Amino acid sequence: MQSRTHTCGELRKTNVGETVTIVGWMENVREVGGNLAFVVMRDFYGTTQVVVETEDIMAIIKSLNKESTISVTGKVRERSNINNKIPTGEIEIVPEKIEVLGKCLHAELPFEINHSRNADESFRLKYRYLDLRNPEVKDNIVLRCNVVSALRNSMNEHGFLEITTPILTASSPEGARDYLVPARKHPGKFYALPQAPQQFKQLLMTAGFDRYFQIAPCFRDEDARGDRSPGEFYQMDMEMAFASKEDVFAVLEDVLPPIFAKYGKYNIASTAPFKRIPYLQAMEEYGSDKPDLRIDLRVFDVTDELQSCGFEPFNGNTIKAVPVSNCTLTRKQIDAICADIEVQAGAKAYWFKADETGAIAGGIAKFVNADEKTAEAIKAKLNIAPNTLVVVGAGKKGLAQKISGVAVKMLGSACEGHMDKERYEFCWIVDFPMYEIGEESGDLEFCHNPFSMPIGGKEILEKAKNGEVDPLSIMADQYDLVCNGIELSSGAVRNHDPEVMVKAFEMVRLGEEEVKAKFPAMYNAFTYGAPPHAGIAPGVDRMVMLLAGEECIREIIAFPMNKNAQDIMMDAPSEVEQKQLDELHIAIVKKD
RNA sequence: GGCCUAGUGGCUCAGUUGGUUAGAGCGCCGCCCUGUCACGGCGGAGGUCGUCGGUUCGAGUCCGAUCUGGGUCGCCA
Repeated sequence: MQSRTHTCGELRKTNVGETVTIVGWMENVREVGGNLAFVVMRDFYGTTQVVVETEDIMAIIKSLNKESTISVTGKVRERSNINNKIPTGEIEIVPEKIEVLGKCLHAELPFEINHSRNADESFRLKYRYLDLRNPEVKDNIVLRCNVVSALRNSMNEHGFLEITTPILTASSPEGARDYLVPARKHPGKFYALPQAPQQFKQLLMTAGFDRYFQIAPCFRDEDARGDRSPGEFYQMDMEMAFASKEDVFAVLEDVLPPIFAKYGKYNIASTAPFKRIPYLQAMEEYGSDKPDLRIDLRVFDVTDELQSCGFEPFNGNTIKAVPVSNCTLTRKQIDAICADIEVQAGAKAYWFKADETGAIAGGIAKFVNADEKTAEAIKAKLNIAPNTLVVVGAGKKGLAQKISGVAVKMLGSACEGHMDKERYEFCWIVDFPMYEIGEESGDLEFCHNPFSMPIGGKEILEKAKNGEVDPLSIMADQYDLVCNGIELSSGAVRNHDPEVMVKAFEMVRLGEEEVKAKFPAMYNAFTYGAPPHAGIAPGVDRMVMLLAGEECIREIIAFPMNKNAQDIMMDAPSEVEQKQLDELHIAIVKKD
């Protein structure tokens, strides 16, 4: 093969007269009569027009299916009709020689390359190498590379070392379902793929590495979502020794905004410091622990005002309201939104509105208007002006909050003027409760993860033990990074003190033995002098998704699995040979 | 596992209260066209309507079951 002199994206008017060689895929052929035809060639960098004017060349072109790869050598000529829509639109190549490099044996493709995003997703995944030829699809992967590269550079500049940690490791008892790998040399035993490098990075801190990071593959055997790929995903995992929450915040507030501003679909990103919202306040005001700060709607508690208005679902329940000013939604649209809220929140949403005169009408207005006092109290509480829609949720506190949180997000995007979409709004959610009462057990349990340092340390745990402090009021020094309503990351100041660790576990009726059994390496390591440390792990896939403006995580992964954790291109998972199973001491038990 | 939704030529879809030979666009094949660029024109091939069963004189359409996608809840410390 003659090597190319130029890509398909770079020839301009200034190259006219040069003899060049370009290589690429034959994207399209436009025959316009006689021996005149135009061939569009595509490579990674762009497209270039090749003009066919002779019988010989025409014969070669006509013998090929589209998407065959060819090499074209010829002279660059200025076009008589210039196409301003493409960068190479001023020129065309008059071929002297065409070499066929790789024939496409299929006259009909599974889908049209440049419209692959309209095709059925199963086809796109099965023929992902064709799907990725579509520049729109490819560009997301390029974006991902650029973002990862920018993250690495920035973290390096901030003094962080990238250290890889084991992929074959031990199963850990808490958290998500593990992926297990049978150990050939140890019959009946298994490795687990890491759900995160959590313990390793804490051990690196204990080992004396001051600032660690890693673009880390993580494996969790849990069901997929639109924004969650099954099986595997990547985190920009980081940890800092002798550091507090403030140090972690400072690094990410420095690293992320420039990357979001440079690579994002929207080029406005919040600057440091990001807004900080305590968890309980977020739940009260936004009905969510991942509020979308682009939306200006808030949640109000109207339990006192509405509980006894006579509307049966309100009886004995917490009631939350989301008022939307200047709302022009029709009754039909409101009903549709309430139906969507019900699907997502799992409970009904109700509504009423103040009409153009300010009078309460529609939906459950009958009950709100039942007596004048209730109506006036509501108007005052929610500061209701004419043309205000109020969506209401009721239930136990958590459920009412959930309904209102879903309502905020839906109404924010559905109603004019309440959401400035074209920007990235970051916030930290801080002060998560350390403990909760388990729904099934009715006993005190860890709320999130047991690695976090309780705010107040050993003293607060002792007071709780002595009954001086309500254990439910203990906060963990833990934080989430949220952007545009998407949870990007969770992190914490870690509990590096074995004594405090044991005390924290004692609160949930576990002792030193359990701590040692669950995290033997980490517990032992901490008994040899550990630095206070803190870290976080923003999800790379979700970050790229936000930057690309995509709703589906599969759009920013080169070879994604489908919803059922299958790779239909490679046919994984698949059956293996009996010999392999025998070596691994595995017997398949068939179920009926 | 629950709920919602979809499945009709290679691809994307239409198909009315059940009623003659299941349509369109794109793609493909053939012919025509000397400046196209989403080229255009004419013609053609291509469908057991996801599968199985039922109701009916008659099912793409109605009913039941099932399979396969997608979304969502559970789950994801």
